[in-house]
Amino acid sequence: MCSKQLRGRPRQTELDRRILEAALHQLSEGGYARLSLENVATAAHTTRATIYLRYASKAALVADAIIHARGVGGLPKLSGNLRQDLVTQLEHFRASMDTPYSMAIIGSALAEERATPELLATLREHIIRSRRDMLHALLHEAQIRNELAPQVHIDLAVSQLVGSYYALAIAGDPIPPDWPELLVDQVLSGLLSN
Amino acid sequence: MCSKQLRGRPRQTELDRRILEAALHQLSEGGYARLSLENVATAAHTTRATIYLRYASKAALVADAIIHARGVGGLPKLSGNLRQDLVTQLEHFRASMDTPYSMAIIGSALAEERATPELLATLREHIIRSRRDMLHALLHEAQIRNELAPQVHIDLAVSQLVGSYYALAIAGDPIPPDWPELLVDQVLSGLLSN
Amino acid sequence: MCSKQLRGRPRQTELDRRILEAALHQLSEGGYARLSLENVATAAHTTRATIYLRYASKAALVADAIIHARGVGGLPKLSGNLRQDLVTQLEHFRASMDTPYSMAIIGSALAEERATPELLATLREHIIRSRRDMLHALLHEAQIRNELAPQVHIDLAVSQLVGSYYALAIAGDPIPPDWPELLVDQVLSGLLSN
Amino acid sequence: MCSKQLRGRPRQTELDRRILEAALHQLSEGGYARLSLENVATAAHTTRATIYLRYASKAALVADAIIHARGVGGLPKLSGNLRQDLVTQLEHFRASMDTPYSMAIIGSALAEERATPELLATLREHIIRSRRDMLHALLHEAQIRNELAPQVHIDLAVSQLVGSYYALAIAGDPIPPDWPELLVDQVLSGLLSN
DNA sequence: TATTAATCGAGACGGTACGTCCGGTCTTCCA
DNA sequence: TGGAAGACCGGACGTACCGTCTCGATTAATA
Repeated sequence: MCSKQLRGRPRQTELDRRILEAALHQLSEGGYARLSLENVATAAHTTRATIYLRYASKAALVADAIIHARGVGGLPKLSGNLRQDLVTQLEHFRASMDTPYSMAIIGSALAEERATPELLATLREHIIRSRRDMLHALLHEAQIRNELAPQVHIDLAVSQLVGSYYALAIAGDPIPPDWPELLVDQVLSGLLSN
Repeated sequence: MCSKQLRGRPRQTELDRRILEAALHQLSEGGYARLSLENVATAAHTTRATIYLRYASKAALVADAIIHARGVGGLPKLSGNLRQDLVTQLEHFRASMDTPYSMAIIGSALAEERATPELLATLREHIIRSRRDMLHALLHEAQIRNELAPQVHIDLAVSQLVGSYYALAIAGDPIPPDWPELLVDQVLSGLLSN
Repeated sequence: MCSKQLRGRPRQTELDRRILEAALHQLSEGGYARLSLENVATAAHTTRATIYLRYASKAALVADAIIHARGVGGLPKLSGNLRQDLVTQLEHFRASMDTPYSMAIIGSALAEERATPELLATLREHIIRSRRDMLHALLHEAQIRNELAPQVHIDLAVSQLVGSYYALAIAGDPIPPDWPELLVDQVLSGLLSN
Repeated sequence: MCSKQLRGRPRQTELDRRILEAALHQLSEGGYARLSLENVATAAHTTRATIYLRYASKAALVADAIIHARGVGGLPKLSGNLRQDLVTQLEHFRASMDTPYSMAIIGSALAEERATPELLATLREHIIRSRRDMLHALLHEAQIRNELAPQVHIDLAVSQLVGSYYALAIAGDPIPPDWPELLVDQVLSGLLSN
């Protein structure tokens, strides 16, 4: 049991931290493509070879850096009120996306999908899906409580909510301060008059 | 006016075409990062230096290739019926996004935003905005006709429609065949029961 | 007869001059290798293509430029006195070699011998041989007049005189102001005591 | 002291050798200008980048290759007899210059003097000066022994001996098989009758 | 006078090479 | 064994030339 890594010199956990931090910083400055292991290593006061002791590839490092970045923020508390909880979730989502490199990282993952699918996979598994599942659960429970129409396609509803941010960001449109409230109202009520 | 390019040997327009085609093909195979000018040049039966006569950088080439790619498809006809026209637009949008490299290209543009903002700018100007404006116009006219509630935030509505695709694609969820119809119904009607 | 170049627009002889001048200037700045037709063309307010109307290659241009450069200086008068005439010749030789690019040009010709033998051939034919022949004639006549020992190898004697300059220049040694006199005396008298 | 190169993976000395050998071979085939790092790298079974780890530029590589080339040949033994030792030295000099690329390399160094003075400096320091100093010493000792006239300018005498080769080579004249003997006799005895 | 043949400017084009940068792997010593 | 240092291979980038080419505009002699 726990046979791994008992012999030899133990890893410096502080070095782990420095590497991830340096990677995140580089990521925020120029995205995945501009991030170079050389620069990360220099910034972390170590060498490329040492990074490769920890990560199999640039993509793996970045993936771990992303997980590390999100590990900090806890999830918001829920109230039981659908509208309120949706707004809270979207506010949280928005806060995590408004960091300078979020869209760049997601973009890198999409761009590198063929070459290094791990990046996108990691992102989905640790970041995107958890948010989606949270919203999904909120809506699912509301549907059970009959607050939502029975024919509502919940996955699609989630994509409306989250996707709105993506669409605005991709188009370069400003995202209004009260975006969560506006969006939740509009998604719930629909566009049609009456 | 049109003072440019009257002197000197004229460009071989067929070479323009070959370069752009090769670039698009490379783009579809491995995304922006994997695209190399060397390979593009070889595939276009020319040399890197000749490509640099046309484009100042890899990013500029790719940006132009993207414009070129979309130039082919015409826009769909409209019927005047809101639901029908929204579905038609989304079907068209979906068709253009389901090409193998679309999300990768958008991702590359997002990833490279700091390093080479032209790429994202070009994409927005020529691809993303035109679609957004079309949907915006559709909804705006419907609002004037009182088909939509007066308080509807049209930009946000557009982001719900288009963003749904982005969100599903980013999450890796399959996009159902009747996505346009399902989505339009749900966006127009809202999620709430009654 | 004189069938060449009667029809069509005549060449601008002033352009010939500008090209050669520009070539010589570039040659003096950085030698053959650093001389680029692009820069020569620009400096002569013309284009590479126009230069190629006159010269088949970079080497041919440079060869002509060299001939042009030497065309200016006339040959020195002779007095009939061997020692005096040798000194005069060497002074003239030295003056023509002390221009900043002379050794560089000869070096270029040697360096490029395999690739473009015309350069070295032209140099030999127009510059080097004429000087050699002049010295050869001087010594030959002196030998007939019995001023020189009958067993003297005249070609070798010429090589001692001219070669002294080359050897000093190649070694980077300073060439003394009275080099011609010192050398002629030493070559004529020999090194041995008595 | 010797603080250099104790850490890190040591250089493959055999690769050093392969690179220098490839460079010398390329040099002999086409001179400095035709030598390309790409071809050197290929011939040495390595890459340009690896060559640049060792040498800052093409010129630096070639300079080192030249030093390496001469390192092989030892210097000839001396007898104490002036005429004999001069002949021996010149035979050795001639042998080293009759390799196919010697004049081309010296020519390249002269041609590149402005652009890359290291090349000529290296050549002088390692090749040319050592020969010159050897001859200088020979003549100097002879002068002390009163074999040479006291007014003899020794540097000039060396330049007569060595320069003769340069002059013949530059003029394209054939160098007679008994050039060392002929030249030494003529330099020592002078040209004048009696 | 209209034609013809060349020059000239401008710039495209295929090549070849340069020097730099980076990713991943490796080899060596030191702790 | 971990870690620092750095060599090594492979591949791409952007730049600089070379020599050729294709245009259009110009400039004389000629038919």
